[in-house]
Amino acid sequence: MSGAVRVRIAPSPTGPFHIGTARTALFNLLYARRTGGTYIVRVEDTDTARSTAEHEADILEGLRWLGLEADEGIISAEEERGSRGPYRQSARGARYAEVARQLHAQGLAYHCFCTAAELDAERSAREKAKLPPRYSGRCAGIAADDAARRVAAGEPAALRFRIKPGVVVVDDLVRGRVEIDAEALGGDLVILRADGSPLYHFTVVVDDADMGITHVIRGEDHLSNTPKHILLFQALGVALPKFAHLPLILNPDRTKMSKRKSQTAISDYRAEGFLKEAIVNFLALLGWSTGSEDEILSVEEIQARFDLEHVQKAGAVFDRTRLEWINGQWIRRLANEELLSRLRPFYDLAAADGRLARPARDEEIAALLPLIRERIPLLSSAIELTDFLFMDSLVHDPALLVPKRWDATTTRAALEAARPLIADGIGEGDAPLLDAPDALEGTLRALAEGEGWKAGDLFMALRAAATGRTATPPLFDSMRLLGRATTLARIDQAIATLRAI
RNA sequence: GCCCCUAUCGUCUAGAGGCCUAGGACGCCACCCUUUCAAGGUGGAGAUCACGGGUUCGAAUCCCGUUGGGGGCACCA
Repeated sequence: MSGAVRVRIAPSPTGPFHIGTARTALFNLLYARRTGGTYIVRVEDTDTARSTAEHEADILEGLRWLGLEADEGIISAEEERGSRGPYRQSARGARYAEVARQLHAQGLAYHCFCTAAELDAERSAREKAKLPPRYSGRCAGIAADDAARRVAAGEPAALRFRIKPGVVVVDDLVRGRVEIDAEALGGDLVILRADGSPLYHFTVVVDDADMGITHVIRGEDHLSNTPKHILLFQALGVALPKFAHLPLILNPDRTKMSKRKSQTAISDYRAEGFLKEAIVNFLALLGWSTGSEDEILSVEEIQARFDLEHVQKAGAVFDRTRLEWINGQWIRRLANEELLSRLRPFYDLAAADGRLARPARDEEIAALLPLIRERIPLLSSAIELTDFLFMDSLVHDPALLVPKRWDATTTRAALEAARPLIADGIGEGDAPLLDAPDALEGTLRALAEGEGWKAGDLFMALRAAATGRTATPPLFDSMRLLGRATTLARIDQAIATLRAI
C-alpha cells in the first residue's frame, strides 16, 4: 500500500463534453501531475436512458484534444487501461449488485416497497407542510423475513441504505471543516432501483473505493451530497478519500453555468477556433491563481505551480471576452508551422462549405501568417479576414466602395489614376513585402499628393476595390498576394460599379 | 421550506493583522503608433475590501450577526 495519489474525472455521457467537466478534469490532472499521482477517467453511464455512445465519444475526444487523456481508465470506445476496472459503470453491474447484497446482508440496507405514487404523495405532503423533502423510513422497520417473503413473491422493491444519525464531518481541502447533520440528508437513500439498477451516490462510492481513489476533486455542487458518500464509504469499511470541492463556473447572472444561458460544449469552442492552450490556460485561472501576476501560462508551467491552497472558494463567472484575449495571446505565440497546421482545417472546411471558392495551399496560408497573426482572436477569424484571396468573383457594395470623405466621382477618378501605377508595381502572385518599404506605396502617395487627396482615402478606395472590404490585412501585401491580374480586374469592376451610380 | 458553501473594481483575481492612501489582468475611455482593421505602447476612470458589531495599539485579512449570491435536498448524474 503506497501513499500515491489517485484522482479521477468521472464524466457522464448524458450530454456533450461540458466546459465544467473539462475544468474539473484539468484540476484533477494538474493535481496528479503535481503530486506524481495517477489520473483516471471513469465513465458514469448508469443513466442508460440519457447516456449515448456519441456523447461518450465527444467527451473522450474532447479530453484527448485538451491533453487531458487518462493515465488509467477509459481512453476511447475501444481502449481501456489499468487493472482496477472496468472503468465504465455499465460494465460494473455485477459488482454493484454484489456490494448491495453485502450491505443488505449486514443490515445496512433494506428493501423498500413504497411505490412511486406513495413517495410522490409523501413528498408533496411534506412540501405543503413547508418541510424539507425526506423519506419517512416507512419500510425501514419491516422484518427481514417478511421483506424476503415479499421479494420472493415478486413484489417490486428498491434497496435503501440506512442513513446513520449523527453529524458527518467533511474535511474539505478547499473549504476546511464542514459539518452536516445526517438529519438533513433526506432520509434513507435508494442505492438500487426496483429493477436492480444502481444509483449514482452508490456507484460513485463503490467505484472510488474499488479504484483506490485518494482525492475526490469535483465541483461544489457535490459538497452537500458528500456526507452520503462518507456514510457509504464507512459502511463499506474502506478508508475515506480526501475531498476538495471546486468553485462552480457561473453564467453571467451568477447561476451555475448551463447550456441554456451559456455556450458550454467544448466542441463548440474548438469549432470556433479556440486553441487548446488557451482553454486550458483560461480554465486553470478560473478558480485558481498562481499567486503571482503571470497570466499566460502553458500546461507545463501551470502543472509546476498548481496547488489546492490557491483554489478560490467562491464561484467564478465565465468571461468569454477574457478567453478570447488569452486565445489571441496564444495565437501570437505559436510557431509558424504550428499556426499553419491549426489553421489548415478551418480553410479546408471553408472551401468545402463554399465560403471559399477553392482550397488554400500550404504556401498560401504560410504567406498569410505574418499578415493575420495579430488580427485573429480566433482561428476561424482568419477565413473572414482573407476570403477575398480565395474567391473567384467579388460583388462590390457601392456604399463601401466610396471612402467616407469622398464621393463616387472622386473615387472613380482615383481608381482610374492609380490603376496604371498598380499595373506597373505589382506582379503575379508576389510575396508580401511585410515591413519592408513597398515602392508602390511611395508612388501612390505621390499621386495622392499631386491630386490633393489624402493618401489614406486613396488607400481605402483601393482596399475596397481590391478586397470588397474596409477592414483587411495591409493593403499592399494584400494586393501582391492577390496578384496583378485579379487586382486590376477588381479595380476595373469597381470603376464600372461606380460609373453606374 | 431545510441544510451547506460563499462575499476585494463590470469580470477574473493578488492579498494569509501593520508593506494597502488595496496591486495585476480582461473589458472600457484617451493619447501615441498607423493605409483600414488589429497588435503594441503610454495614461485614465473604475473597489468606503457587502453591511453591522466585536477582538486588537492596528483588520480587506480573526470572531459573531445581518444581508446578498450560489449550491444541494429524486427509484437524475
